[in-house]
Amino acid sequence: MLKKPPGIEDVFPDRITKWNHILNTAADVFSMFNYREIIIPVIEFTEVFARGIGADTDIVSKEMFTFEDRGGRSLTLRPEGTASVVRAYVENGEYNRLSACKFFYRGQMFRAERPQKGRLRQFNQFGAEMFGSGDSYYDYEVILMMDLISRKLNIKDYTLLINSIGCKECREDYIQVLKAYYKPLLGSMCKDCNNRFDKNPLRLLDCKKESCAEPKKDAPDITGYICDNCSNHHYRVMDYLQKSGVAYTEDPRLVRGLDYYTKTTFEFVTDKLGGQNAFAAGGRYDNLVELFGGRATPAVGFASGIERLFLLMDEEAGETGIDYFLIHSGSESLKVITALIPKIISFNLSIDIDPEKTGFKAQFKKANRENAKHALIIGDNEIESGKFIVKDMITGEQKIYDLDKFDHYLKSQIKN
RNA sequence: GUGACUGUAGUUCAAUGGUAGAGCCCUGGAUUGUGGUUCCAGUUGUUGCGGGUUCGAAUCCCGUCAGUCACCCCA
Repeated sequence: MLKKPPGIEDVFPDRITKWNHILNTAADVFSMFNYREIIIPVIEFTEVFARGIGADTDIVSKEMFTFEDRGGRSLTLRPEGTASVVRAYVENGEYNRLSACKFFYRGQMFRAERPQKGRLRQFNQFGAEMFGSGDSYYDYEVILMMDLISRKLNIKDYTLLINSIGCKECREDYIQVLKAYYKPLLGSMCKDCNNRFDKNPLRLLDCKKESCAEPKKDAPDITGYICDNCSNHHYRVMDYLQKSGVAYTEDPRLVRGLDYYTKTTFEFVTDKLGGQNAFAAGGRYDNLVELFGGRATPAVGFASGIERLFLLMDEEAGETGIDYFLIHSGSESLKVITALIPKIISFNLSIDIDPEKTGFKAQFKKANRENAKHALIIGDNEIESGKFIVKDMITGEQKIYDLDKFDHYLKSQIKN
């Protein structure tokens, strides 16, 4: 039997209703805030991610599906959306002249990690990005959108964590302070943290190991070290959130694994995803557009994992069934009833039929299984008498009509 | 990449080293043209794969593949 590669899922029809509900809810909220959809490629030149996300990040250094095209150029299946949207924005000369240019996207992402609960190699995200304004309002706006989406999806018991990791300048100052603090403690800390010390000192704050808990406890918080500009921005965002009733928790230890963030970072977390905890995350990235060769353009955005939202949502009621299951008694009646199908469909009514079964019992069984609202019966007896029968599959009630008034019957159904 | 656990019917799971089973699903039947509930009957297997131990392996051992969960990290 042929199998799918590890960490890749098929989404069968029984999950599609819930799946589309997530996608539609997100798209609705985005459009309420004037974010418009952009369809970005699944494949980019590897450079887009290497430069955008950061060559030293885990995503780029060990989690990308990368291959060469026939010309020997390195291509990569996108591991996230932001880098592609930025590339598209910079590359397009029309959109990058707009202020507060808003996009949203949705689609598959790929990361070559070991699959586990809430983590797949091919997974789906939706996300929103705003380009062209450094105003704290927009940080608030994207957070508000994700909060609204979470509420509309009826997700319970989540926490919004928020932090500011400062701008390029003040973050550097803080990193020096942090390294000075940690340096004498490195001996008692884990191997990973010793690596982080040089590669990405901010992540020292993120270690969950017991050996590092003690030194971490008294580490200086970034909040006291960021510049006035960043600090004001940070408090402004929190003020907006508070005044509009969006609950949040300030977490000065929240750092993110992607290099491009500046100032605001945030995560929507829950303890119901096993080893994972975030179902949405994002932040501001004021330097990324410039890094991609565009004019200096501040930006902010976020992304959310659809499979993770799916796991957090309650089971939804099953799909709604078809309108009519057509029941026949073999060859001749099958001809008659088949000829009516285009007519029924033209009234926007959905149908199904089993041409191979001729027994009524089996056909009714199938009608029931397909959740049909009605059964339309035209068998040999009906053809002989010029009638057709409609059975209401919920009440069990059955009515007989004249076959030459079939159109009239359909019209009367539409009015209901 | 590292680790732990699990692989038996379509599915969920049984089976002291001794003839591979049950529920659900599916198919058929219970006044032959009427579903759901009920009752009866029936189909379904290279026990993931390959070796080894044994008179005998689903069961024990080794390898391999797959899945799940966790770590790292992330949505």
